[in-house]
Formats: sequence, structure tokens, C-alpha cells
Amino acid sequence: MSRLAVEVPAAAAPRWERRKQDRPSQLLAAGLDLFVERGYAGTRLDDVAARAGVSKGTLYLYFANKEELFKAVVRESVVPLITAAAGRAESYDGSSADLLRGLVMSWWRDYGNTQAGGITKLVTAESSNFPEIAGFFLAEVIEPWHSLLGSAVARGIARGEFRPVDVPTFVQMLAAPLVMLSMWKFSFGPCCQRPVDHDLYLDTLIETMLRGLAAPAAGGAATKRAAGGAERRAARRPVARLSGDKKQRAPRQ
Amino acid sequence: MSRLAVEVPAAAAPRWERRKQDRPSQLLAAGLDLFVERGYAGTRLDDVAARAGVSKGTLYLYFANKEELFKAVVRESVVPLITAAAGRAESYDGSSADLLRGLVMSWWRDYGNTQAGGITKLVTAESSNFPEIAGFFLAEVIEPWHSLLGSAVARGIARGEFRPVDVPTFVQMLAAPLVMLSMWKFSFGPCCQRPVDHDLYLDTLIETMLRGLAAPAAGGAATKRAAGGAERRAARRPVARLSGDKKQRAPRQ
DNA sequence: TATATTACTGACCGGTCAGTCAGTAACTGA
DNA sequence: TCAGTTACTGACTGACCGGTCAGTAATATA
Repeated sequence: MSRLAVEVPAAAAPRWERRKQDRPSQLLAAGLDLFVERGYAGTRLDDVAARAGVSKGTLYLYFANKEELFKAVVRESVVPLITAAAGRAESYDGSSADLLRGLVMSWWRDYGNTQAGGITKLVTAESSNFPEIAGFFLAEVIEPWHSLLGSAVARGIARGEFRPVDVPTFVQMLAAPLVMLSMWKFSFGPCCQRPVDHDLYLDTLIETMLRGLAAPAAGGAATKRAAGGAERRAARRPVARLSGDKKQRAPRQ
Repeated sequence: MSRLAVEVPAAAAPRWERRKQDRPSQLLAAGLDLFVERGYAGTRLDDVAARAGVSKGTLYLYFANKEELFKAVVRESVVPLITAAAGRAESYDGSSADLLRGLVMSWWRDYGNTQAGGITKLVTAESSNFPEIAGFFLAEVIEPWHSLLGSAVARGIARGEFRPVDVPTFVQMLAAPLVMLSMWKFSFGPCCQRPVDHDLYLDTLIETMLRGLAAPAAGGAATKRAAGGAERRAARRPVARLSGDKKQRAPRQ
């Protein structure tokens, strides 16, 4: 925007400026963009620097290496969202169904549907190549987020609004379609002709989950009809009823 | 196994053998292993060749380049599973609930829970860096699979076993937790202390979905209790009920 | 204006990897 | 056994990228 591509010396225009204050946030913003767009390994630090309007050397003045840059991006653009949501949930005193609904919707609005949401895809994708990063993300993002959802579910159970369920499993099942929605947006979204209807999807998800969670009879005012979820989950049935697949197995070689 | 690390000339042991017939399948197997373990970009063709017991040059005798090797791996280890499942579903004449249950369980048993299941993660992960591959996988795997699930749902609706739903959205919602289960296994699974209980997870998933799909009253014998799913899905409610988040938005910079 | 300070640059290094190809040796057929 | 065929090898090329550092120029200070 400021760099002149003209031959004229342009007397008053310095070749670059010293902006020690601004550099970190410029680099973090550029890093978020490119990490989300190209993944961790696919992002070149030259490009991050260029997008931030500096040279690669400058990047190394502010961040020790690629991994530290990435962690800083996550700590800047993801971790605060969880902290904020946890704070709001703490002081919430409505129904647990509405609490859960609010947590899910704000996850989508503030994270899944934003630029930052692409980070989930990145981490899932490259976890085996960069286990250090996977561990970091698990500890600082996923576990706090699951624990937040879990405490909302546990609250509902304690107040008799929800039936008792295995909280961690239920949370994982609830989070999965949410995460997939965000991942889809960043992976096949661009090259898919018929896009997903986010509102319809989220609505269906929340209602289905709340029905599956509703306390059997008298319970909370969460949903209108009671619908047992997986209370028989201990009673394992034999699996796979499809005819003619007895001898089928994953092909070798 | 055969290569001797000894100085002795070992007269009767040739340095290598000509095995034109076996090479493709050896290379495909090695490719599947490494693609799943390290992702597309992260896989070195030198390593694929080494694992197959040949040199990199040999790999190029059988596959034009990395992309063609990958496509061949998918065509060998994923596409046939869908074709087989579609064939079985075609000739199935039990209840649609059992049909759907069977499709989901065989997906997990034959794909999601096998080595090949890791391909989903890979493709999702690297779609933006390799759009050609994303398009290929969407066309040859995801769309046929969704369409198979969709036809089972449509069958149930036509036979009055399921209530009418928006089939593509429902299918996407049904597939999401399935795909996530497989992706988790290949990403955080290794570095996660408390692993997911697959059977519990799948059981909960299927039961929840079938309840959400059950026809209102008389209908099919699919599930015991009827439980409306998202029949009001057109009636959008205002979203996000959490107190104190009115002015909250995704943080800038 | 002169000097000191330091934010910033960009050429460079070492290492990696997809893809190539001239050469080698395992097989084949007479 | 010997010449012909071809499956296979592995050194090489060129491009790429994370990280370094000697030098440069914008700014502060006197």
C-alpha cells in the first residue's frame, strides 16, 4: 500500500519504517492467515514475513522459530475464546439446555466460522508429523474446551435436567459434528458445489443432542418430549446386520 | 529379510530380483502405510520405495508421479469398499434402520478402523495445498458414500419407516461423528491418555440418529420409542442465548 | 549536524525431496 | 554359454525452505 513501484526516488518515502510495537501483531495476523490456508508444514516463513510487510529476518527478531510463532498465533486467537466462554458459563444461571446451546453456538460464531477455526483442521491434519504441536493444542485448547462442555453437561445432570450419561463420551460425540462442520468449510467447502447449510445443520445437531440428553420424565424444561439417549449403552448388541458380509474383510496388500 | 549385511559374497544371493508382477502391490501397500502415517506432502517417495524393498527409480517405472501413486492407493484400498457396500445395500430387504446401522458399522469395521481410514484425515488435511487430490477424493469416495447413505435414508422415508428429513443434511450430520472418530484415532489418539471407547461411541451415535429419524407414530418397527428429530428445522430460532455475550465478537488483529 | 543505537534487510547455508537417466545386473532364449 | 532384453539401481539436478548473520538505514540523542 505504501511501497512505490516507481523509479522516482520519492524523496520522503523511507524504504522501511521501524515499528517495533506493531510487528508482533502484524506477524501473528499474517501467520494465522497462512497457517490456516496452507497448513503448518506448507507455510513458508518467507511468505508470513512478506504478508506482514517485513523480511524473514525480522520475523526471527520476534519469534524464536516456526513452532513458537504457531503457538503464539493459537494463544492469541483461540485460547482467549475459551477463557471468555468459561467465564460466561461460570456465571450463567438459566437452564442447562440453554447453557449448552449457547456454548455450541458461540463456538461456531466466534471460532468455527472464523478464520481461526481453520487451526483445528491444521492440527488434526499434521499431528503425526508434529506431535509437539498436537500435544500443545490438546492441552491448551481441546481439553479446556471439552472440560467446559462437560461441566455444562454435568451441571444439567446434577440439577436433574439431563439424564445421567458418560460425560466424556457424550462431549466427544457432541463436539464431533461441530468440528467436522468447521473442517469441511476449510477443506472441501471451496471445491464443493452444494455448500452445507450451517444454520440448518447446527439446529439439527443441537436439537438431536438435547433430546438424547433429556431427563426421562418429570425433569427439566429443556425440551418438550423426552427421548432416552443411550441409557442402554452398556448392553452391547452384536454389530453389523448387513446380509452377505460375513466373510468380508479389509483387503490385504 | 533377504539382504545380507555380511562381507561374504554369498554366492547364490542375487543383489535384487526381478518381480514385475509384485511391484505394484508392494508399492501400493508401502504407499498406504506412509501416506497414512505422514500425510501426502510429508511422505517421501524414497521411503515408499525403501519400504517396498526397491529403489526410488523403480517406483517411477510403475507410477507416473506422487499424485498417481496416491490415486492408485485410494482406488485400491477405498473405492472397492464403497462398491461392495453399495452392492450389499442394493439387495437388502430388511428394515431401513438395520440397513443404516449395517452401513455405519461396516464403514467403521472395514474402513474407519483400518489403516485405510487414515486417508480421510490426509485428504481433509491437505485439501487446500492439493486441490486436485481433494477433488478426486470428493468425487470418487465421499460423494458415492454419501449417496449410498442417502439412498438408505430415502428408502426409509419412502417406506414410511423414517419421517421426512432433508436427506443431504442428515447424511452429513450422520457421517460427521463417524469421520471424526476415525480422524481422532489417527491424530490425537496416539498422544491422548484416555482413549475413546469406540463401541460405546458408535452405539450412542446410531441410537441417537435412529431416534431422531424415527417416523412419528404408526410407522416402521425401526426403534421402540418415537422421537421427533428436527422436523421444525425450517423454523429458525434466534441463536446464542448465553448471557453477557451481546457485544462479543471474534477478536481482530 | 554528527554520532550512537537498533530495527530491519536479504544473501547465504545446509538440508530435504520430487523427479531423471545413464548404467548395471538379473533373467531369457538360442 | 553367450548375446539380447529389460527390471532395477542410485547418483544427480534443480527447486524449495528453515534458520543465520553481516551489513544497512531509520531513528534517537547530543
